[in-house]
This record gives sequence, structure tokens and C-alpha cells, in this order.
Amino acid sequence: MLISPRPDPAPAAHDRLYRGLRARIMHGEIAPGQALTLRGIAAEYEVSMTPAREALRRLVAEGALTLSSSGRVATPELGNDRIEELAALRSLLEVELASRALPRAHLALIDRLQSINARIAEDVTRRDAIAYIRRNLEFHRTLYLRAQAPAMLAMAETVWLQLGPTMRALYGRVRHKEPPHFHRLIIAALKAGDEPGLRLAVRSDVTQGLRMLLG
Amino acid sequence: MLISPRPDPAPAAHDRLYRGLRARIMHGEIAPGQALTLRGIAAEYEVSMTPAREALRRLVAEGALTLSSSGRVATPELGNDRIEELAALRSLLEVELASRALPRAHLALIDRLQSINARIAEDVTRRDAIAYIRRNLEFHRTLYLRAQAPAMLAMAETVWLQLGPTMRALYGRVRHKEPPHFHRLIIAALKAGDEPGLRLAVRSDVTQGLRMLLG
DNA sequence: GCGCGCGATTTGTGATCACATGACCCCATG
DNA sequence: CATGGGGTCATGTGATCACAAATCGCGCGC
Repeated sequence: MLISPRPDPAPAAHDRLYRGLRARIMHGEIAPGQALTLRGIAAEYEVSMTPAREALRRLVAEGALTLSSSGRVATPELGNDRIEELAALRSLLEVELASRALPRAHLALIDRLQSINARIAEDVTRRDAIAYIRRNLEFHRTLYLRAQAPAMLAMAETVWLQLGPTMRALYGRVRHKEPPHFHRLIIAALKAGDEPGLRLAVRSDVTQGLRMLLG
Repeated sequence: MLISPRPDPAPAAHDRLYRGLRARIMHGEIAPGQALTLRGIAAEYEVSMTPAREALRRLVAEGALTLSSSGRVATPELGNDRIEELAALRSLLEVELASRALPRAHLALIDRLQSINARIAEDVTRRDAIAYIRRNLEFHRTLYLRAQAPAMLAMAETVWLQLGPTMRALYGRVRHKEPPHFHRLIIAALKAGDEPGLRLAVRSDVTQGLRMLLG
């Protein structure tokens, strides 16, 4: 009796659409206010409307897309107060996640964070905003995975998702010259086992980018 | 030029299903581990499978339902670590929400909270667990609405949703004799404008109920 | 030249159907 | 009596269709 060598050959169409769209939104590949049509998405992924509807509905439920009164979906155009609120949420959640990850952060993790940070520096000099956003989130997610708090991490990712299109607009117009300063503070605090310093560094890193969007 | 007297006569079927199911889950009317079938839900609400699928998918996206590997949906059966994590999330979010509501809390709000609290006492003596859960959440939501932080409130409600079926199991087996003690502390702190006291009272109230579920 | 209204087209909603898969149950067999 | 196999039924997935409403554009009239 042989076990099938591939346990799941078909990852379900609606899930494929969901993952693809989610990644594009979170990484800022879609501008704020851009409308997405059911038939358009369906045609792009070469499926029917049904899975496209489910994927979009799921993203709307997570706040990644807004649903107009007539049912049209589009990426959200965030007002200043909403951006401020989401930044506060990032602060709350990510400071807690970092704090929980601290006692579990061993050397291999710090090495990984430093290598991600090096790649971020490359993306900065290459002026690649989308790659920068993606790797910045990878930096944070790598750290927070050590917190062993999946529900909390999921909530943080939901916030990232909601900020995705806006971050694109931000990094698209701001000229980045410095590699991430606060990331080095985070790594230093991790090395030193300095929890208050880590909390401050994470809060600063999270707040920094969004603050210039408000001014 | 006349404006139509009823701007939205048809609240959309899938949304009606979503709201109905969401309320039932959040208020603990569905036991943990209970399976929900597409055709069953569709028949219960007298619609076809399509809107039922969207409503269930949306609830899955919010964490209110879990999706097995074969696509079946059921209310989640939470492990102790997950419950602990969700309680920590409630603490984080709701302490912040209460803190933001404090400077805006005027007398009318406190009166409303006290009247809700009185009804909770009635529900306790009546041993009505579902009514108790519903009014307890109403108490918290009424306070947090003053925080003017819709995204944060939405996240808190998502956590409530995930805890809904588990809370039912909790209050179903615990014999409640005392009316909510910490609610009175919250009201007292609001009256006194005592922010540290308010934070402590909210954290205690949120943690109290879940702690006995872990032991 | 400008605004308004009407019509064609786009778009979301919901129903129905065909299909594949996983679950469950009953019975035969050791 | 326990156990395994086979078949039936239940269930999720995705496609297609009909319909209604909203949107956009074009042309007419002022």
C-alpha cells in the first residue's frame, strides 16, 4: 500500500488567488484607491468569478480592501487619523511580540536578522521601494516568529496588510538615503538582552516611517 | 428631484447570513467544535449555497471559524496556549481603548454603563449565560466606542469572536454568583479620572474570566 | 459651450449544476 | 466479536447563467 507521493497537488484556486493578491497588497504593489473587479481578477488568474469573489471577500474581511456601498472593492485610501491609529496598533502589537521573542532570541536568529538587514541596505541603494517593503516586513516577521504567538502575529500582519497600499505611496515619494537605523538598535538590544531598549527601538522603528506620512 | 425614501431596501443576503452567524458565535450560542455545512446554513437561512459560502469564508478569515484540511468549517476548539494568547490580546487592546476613552467619558456614558451593569446583575441571577455574555460585551463596547478608534475596536471584536464558543463552554459550567466586580472598579476609575486604576481594572476584568478556564 | 438625461455596458449578486473527494456506515470475513 | 473493505451519501469547489443595479459615455437641447 503506497502513500501518494504528493499529498496535496491542488492548492485550491481561491486560495491561490487570495495569497497572490494578499502579497501584492501587503508589499505595496497596488496603489491606494485602485479598484478591483471580479471579472478582471478572475480573468487575470484564469479562473471563473466564483473563486475570485471568495478571495476578494476574504481580503475585505481582513481590511485589506474596502467595499463600497454598491459592492465594488478597491484598495483603501487611508485618512490621517486612520493611519495614526494603525501605527498605534503596530506599536502595541509589535512591541509585545518583540518582548516575547527576546528571551528566545539566540545567535542564529540575530545572524539571520543581520543578513536581512544587509539586503535591505542593498534595496535602499537600488531605490527599489517594493523590495524594501517586502524585506522590512520579513525582518519583523522573522523576529516575531520567535514569540510563539501565532494569533498576535496574525493580527500584526493584518495591520501590515491594511497599510500596504499607503506604504507604497509613502516610499514612492520619499527619497530614502539611510539604511534602517532602528533595525540596528533592535539587533543591539537583542544582543544585550535589554528589554526596555528593545521595546523603545521597535516602537521607534514602527512609528518612524508612518510619521513622515502624516506631516 | 426626489430622493428615494428607502436608500437600501435589500441588505444583501450574504451580509445577513454573516451578521446572524457572527452574532451567534460571538455570544456563545454555538458550542466549540460544532461543524457548519454550506447546505445546512443555506437551508436555514433559505438561500442558495453561494451567499452561505461567502459568509462562512468571511468568518473563517476573521478567525471565528476554523477550516479543516478538507474545507469543512467548524467553531474552533481552543487549546490553553491559544486562550492565553487571546486573553493577552484582549488585555493589550482593551486597556488601550479604555485609556483613550477616559478623557472623553462624560456622565451620560457612565450612566449608560451603570444601567448595563444593572442588567448584567439580573442576567446573573437568572443564570442566563448567553444574555450575560452579550451584555458583558455590550458594556465593553459602549465604553470603547468613546475611544474614537474604529480599527482598534474592530480588532478587539475579532478577538471576542474567536473566544465566543469557548466563553460559552466556560460560563456554561461555572456557577456565577457574583455580579461583575471589576465592572464597578472600571466605573469608579472613570468617575475619578484615574487612568492607572482604569488600566488595572480593565486588565483584571479581561483576565479574570479566562483565567478560571485555564485552571 | 455647457449641462442634463437616456441608453449601452460593466459589474456585483444569487441560483443551479457537474464533479471530485472525503466521510460514514454496513456487512462480510477472519 | 473485531476488523477491514466497499459502496453510498454528504460536502466543498468551481463554472455558468440570469438578473438588477450602478456606472459611464454619448448626444441632444438650452
